Amino acid sequence: MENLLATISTALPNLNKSEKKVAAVILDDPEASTQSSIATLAAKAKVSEPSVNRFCKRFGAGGFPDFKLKLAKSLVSGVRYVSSAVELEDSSDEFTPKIFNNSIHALSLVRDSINPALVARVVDQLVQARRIYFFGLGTSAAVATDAEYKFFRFNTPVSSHHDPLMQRMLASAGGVGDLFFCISHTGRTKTLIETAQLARENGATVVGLTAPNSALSQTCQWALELDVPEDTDEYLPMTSRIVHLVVLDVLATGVTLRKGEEFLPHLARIKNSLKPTRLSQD
Amino acid sequence: MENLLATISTALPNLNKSEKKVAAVILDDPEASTQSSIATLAAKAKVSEPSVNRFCKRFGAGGFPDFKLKLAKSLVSGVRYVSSAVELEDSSDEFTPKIFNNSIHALSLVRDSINPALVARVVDQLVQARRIYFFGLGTSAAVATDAEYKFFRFNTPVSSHHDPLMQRMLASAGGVGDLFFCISHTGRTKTLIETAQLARENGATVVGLTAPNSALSQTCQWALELDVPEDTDEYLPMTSRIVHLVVLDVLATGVTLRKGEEFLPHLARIKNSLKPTRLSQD
DNA sequence: GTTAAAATGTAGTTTTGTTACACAAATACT
DNA sequence: AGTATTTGTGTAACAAAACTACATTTTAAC
Repeated sequence: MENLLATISTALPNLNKSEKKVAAVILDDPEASTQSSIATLAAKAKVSEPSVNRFCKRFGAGGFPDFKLKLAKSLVSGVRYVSSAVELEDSSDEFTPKIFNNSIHALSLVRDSINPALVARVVDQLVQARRIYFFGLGTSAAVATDAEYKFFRFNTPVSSHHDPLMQRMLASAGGVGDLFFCISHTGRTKTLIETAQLARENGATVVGLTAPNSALSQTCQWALELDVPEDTDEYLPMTSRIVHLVVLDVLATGVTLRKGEEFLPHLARIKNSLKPTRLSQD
Repeated sequence: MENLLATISTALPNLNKSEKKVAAVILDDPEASTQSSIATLAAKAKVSEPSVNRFCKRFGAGGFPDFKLKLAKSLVSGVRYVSSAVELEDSSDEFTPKIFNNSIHALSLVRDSINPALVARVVDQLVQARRIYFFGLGTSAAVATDAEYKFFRFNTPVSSHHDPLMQRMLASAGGVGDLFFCISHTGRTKTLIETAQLARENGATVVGLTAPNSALSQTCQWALELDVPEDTDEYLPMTSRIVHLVVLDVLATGVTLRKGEEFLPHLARIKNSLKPTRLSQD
């Protein structure tokens, strides 16, 4: 059950006469419905109170109060309205929250579907690695760069690369102890797949951050497979890269925790090193 | 109303004895609280029903049912648990959702606080600009790169720069028609502030994506001031950069919409250009 | 130690939601 | 076409939940 409002409007055609009336009233103003009593809602819909109650139970609620609770929740859950797709006529106060909602929605989906055990395994690999390479192309190149900026803190040599030829050469030069972290939303970028293959043949550890069941994920030894709904940003890639960055945050956090408390001063030192570059905080 | 659970735990020390008991029960298992009746909750807290009722009213609810509604809403809104701070002892299934929640939380805060009118104004500037420069340092350098990868689609010449000397030279060479987009979470990076100042003196348009009331935001002509809670990622900068990226998504979307329908084929062409680099789908 | 104020609880009232049952409509079957 | 059966809907009684007014206790102040 993802979104109650969406569920109701989908089921609309299969409903009884009085159930339809109830649905109409709720869909018309869901916010108000969460505030009203079963009596007022029944009156608005011009049906009896038990009809409203039956309606609620039909949609998986224990009763009317429980239904209101679920409805209220689904109103917040990011995707405020059935579709968060940006329309050509949208003004800035319409498209702005939509873009935010899309990212929020994507993040909550991945939060609920990612496998923490696999995260732990990948963290193991990152901790053990003698050297880490982050590879990405296009939008993922910026993600790779960001990962480098994050992982350099752990004393393991790290670099990020955006040039496929360079990537290929590094993969061919790599071996046991080297970790190649390949980032690709589609998982279908040919050169990256070939590079990953090359690295594996040389005995290096290859981790992928990519789409489920993609060619890349099958090439990698460890694949973090993410189901990111990209249909919303038809023209500009947006959500996938945000999700990738957060997954890398998760991994970096995992590594930090593995290093333990005695590692924190090291991080603090790096942070403090920036102080002289800034105006004093008053 | 930001987050009911957070509000309660903040107010905790100022509460009466019985109110404290109620608060403890609710904070202990908020999910269960939304399901229970006033009687069961009162029993759990070992107080009378009216005490629970008074508690609810104290926190701005109309009564117990209304309180439950508000509580349920605040449970969905990202920050699932009172504190989403990662603990040193956290296992991967604990810290993974926390990191996601922190980003989700930050995004929803900014979604609700950003000024869409200002977004529209900045979009205006981006559309009018003859040339756009994205400047960022450190973590924001990756954000600037990402912005370049996004804005090159609009035919306006764009570039991103991470080298402060280069930034300074570009700023001094710039003038009317040039747009300098400065990204800095703290807004206190000296060189960037100086560069922004230089660009303004030369008559260029200077936009900032930064902290409220910061030195940088005061230097810029247009400042997108974001209040991002960064206290959670004490050691690794995480949330601010995600928020910045999404704001840039918003701006890019704004520009796309301004260009209108006839611009979409252009975007589609760019997207399709990548096809040959990929394996065919399935 | 007395008094006032604040906090908490008790009991009764009102509102709200649910259940059981009866009636009506629609469908299926002879 | 008429009857039986199922499905849908409403009425009314019931049960539960929440609220209010008031009494009692506790706390703090003088």
